[in-house]
Amino acid sequence: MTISMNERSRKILEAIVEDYIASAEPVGSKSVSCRHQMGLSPATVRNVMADLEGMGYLASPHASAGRIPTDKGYRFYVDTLLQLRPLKAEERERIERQYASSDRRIDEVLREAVKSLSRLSRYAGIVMAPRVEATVFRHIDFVPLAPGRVLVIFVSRSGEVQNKIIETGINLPAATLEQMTNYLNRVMNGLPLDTVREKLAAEMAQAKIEHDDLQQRVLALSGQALAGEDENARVYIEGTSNILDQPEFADVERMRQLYRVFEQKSQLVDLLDRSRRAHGIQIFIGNETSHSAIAGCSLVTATYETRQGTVGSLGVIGPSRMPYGQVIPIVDYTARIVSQLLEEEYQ
Amino acid sequence: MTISMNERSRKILEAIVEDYIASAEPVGSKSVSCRHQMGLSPATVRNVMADLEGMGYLASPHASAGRIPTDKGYRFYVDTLLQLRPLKAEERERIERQYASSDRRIDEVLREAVKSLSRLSRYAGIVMAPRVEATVFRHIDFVPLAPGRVLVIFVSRSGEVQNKIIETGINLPAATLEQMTNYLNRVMNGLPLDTVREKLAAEMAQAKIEHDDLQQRVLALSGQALAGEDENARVYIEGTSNILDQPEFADVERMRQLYRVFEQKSQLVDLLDRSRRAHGIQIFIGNETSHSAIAGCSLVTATYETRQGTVGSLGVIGPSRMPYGQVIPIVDYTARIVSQLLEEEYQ
DNA sequence: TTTGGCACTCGACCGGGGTGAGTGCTACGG
DNA sequence: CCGTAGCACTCACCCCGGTCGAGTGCCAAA
Repeated sequence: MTISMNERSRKILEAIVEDYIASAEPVGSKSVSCRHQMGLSPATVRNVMADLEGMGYLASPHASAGRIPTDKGYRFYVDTLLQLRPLKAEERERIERQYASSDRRIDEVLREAVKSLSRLSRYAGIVMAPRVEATVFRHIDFVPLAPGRVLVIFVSRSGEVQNKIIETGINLPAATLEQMTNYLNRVMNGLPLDTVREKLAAEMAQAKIEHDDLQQRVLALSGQALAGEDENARVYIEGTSNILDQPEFADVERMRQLYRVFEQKSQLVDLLDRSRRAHGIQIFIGNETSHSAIAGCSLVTATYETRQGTVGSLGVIGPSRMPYGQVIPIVDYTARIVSQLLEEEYQ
Repeated sequence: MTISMNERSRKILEAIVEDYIASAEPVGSKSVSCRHQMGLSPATVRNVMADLEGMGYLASPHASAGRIPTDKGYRFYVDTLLQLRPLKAEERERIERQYASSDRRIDEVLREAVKSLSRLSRYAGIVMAPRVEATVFRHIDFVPLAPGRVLVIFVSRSGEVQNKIIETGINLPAATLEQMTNYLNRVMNGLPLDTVREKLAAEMAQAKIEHDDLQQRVLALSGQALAGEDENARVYIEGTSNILDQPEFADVERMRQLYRVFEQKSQLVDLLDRSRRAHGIQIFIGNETSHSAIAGCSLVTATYETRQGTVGSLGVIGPSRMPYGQVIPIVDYTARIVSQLLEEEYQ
């Protein structure tokens, strides 16, 4: 009994993973030895499979079924066996076409991206917008809606618009607002948001010394409007019902769990955020996510970026039994396209 | 065999509907005659039930199960038998508290509403925002992002913000943009959106005569920015996973269908739009919706309105086997609160 | 008109035998 | 020593028949 991964064991593991991905059914020794004519008898294959099971790459659902890959098995497959199936030109074109109608506003682009991801992968697409903190100040505007109530609109350089209604308590004169608008737009333009915050704080201190109450108030408004949004709101999901077609989710209880996760989003935020910090393609398999509610699922993610260096992540979530070779290029290419579209903003 | 609905038949129908709502299981003659001590033997109840089945109010899933209400049965129940269970003070309070943190921006309010609906009803909440067409012009702003690319921001009087990036082709000078901003904000303020559109068209014609190409272009921009958004994007849904707890959705195929509907939204838009046109509480039961994909489901909807007279609708979607007496007051009260919050905008 | 009685229906549940895919073990041969 | 053939064994799955029980429909009596 060789407790090691020689060439033959790898080939067999590869065959099993691929068969299982294709069929969703436990694969037995015979089908491996037949379909992948490698001149080995079922009995030999069986011995190897027993070894692979011993090493934790395979598991048997029950005694007389075939084997299915474990998370560790998928991991090994993805890391060392997998060969990518690059996109055909027509597929690339199809992805690109998807964005033709979008007006390149970042949220529009991301919405198209999530649709495209789910359509192409036939799983659920997920996209996380870059954090507001990382954006650059472009424009601010105050629109008085009613006495004591002001709408503050903030525009980032990438064209993201954020707005908030703020109760001012007192009635701020339109002249003050306008003056402050001009001032802020002149001073803050092009600064990253955290710098803007610091400057605002400084200005407020200054205004306090000068006893300029109105100015101080308007500055406070701006600060409030720039407060980060709810993280969960920055996640787009689409195509969740695709996953329902997968045989592994015939069980209602699992679906229920999964949909809870989709609705809460916080676990997805966590994963996408982890992915964001590590650049490039990232793959989470099953329990590696350490979120037990999505056991049996994998995420394939990639990061995209804008010229400002702000970074978000996007990807696909589906069953671990996923054709990684196809999904990875889809995610990768989508991330590239998104980055490209968002960079064009400034050229 | 009396082919009519006398008092007794009604009582029995009521008992059956309520038992079924409570238990999700076909109800037999015995349980009716026992639990609702109305001094009738099971046999008598059976006779009545046979009549009710003949009239189409009940159906038997199979020969030796009890009866379950048909859509027609639910309809009769809702229209003539149902008694509402009004909300307790503490429940009303709980609803109101939900909105305490919201900044009363319309989309914020609606987002809270949809959460609250789903949490209270324990089904899925749905909310449709009023159509942009019905809003009133408050403010417009042009922010040049890059040469040939302008961000147009439009604010309605109720504080709704809509924005769009538009490729202008040529580089519009900042001065022209600013001038037009001031002009439009002065002229259009307070006009309903369709009037604004007409005026824009008129102005464009005028500009054309005067060969003022730049002006004409900016006006065109404004027109584009005011174009209505995608209808489907105006629907909020939340709490869909609540529905998965219902025993009638243990069947995966039905869930799948239902989730397709939630993802597409168009059928929901249709129903909410129907509801919007008819004021007040509206109830769609099962096939009455004429969308077969949501057979077995009911919608309870109500309209809300702003002072401007713009109207949207909100409600709850769940299985037809729904405690209407509880759900209706929830939906009704939520609609009132939303209307109230949106009216306060202008006081 | 209501009620008790009774035969009937039909799904749910249970247990058993057959089937077949797949395994582990062992013995044999290069 | 490694690969292979053979064989007994396991176990999910399917089909079958029987039982059970809830609920019905109908009829005759009160």
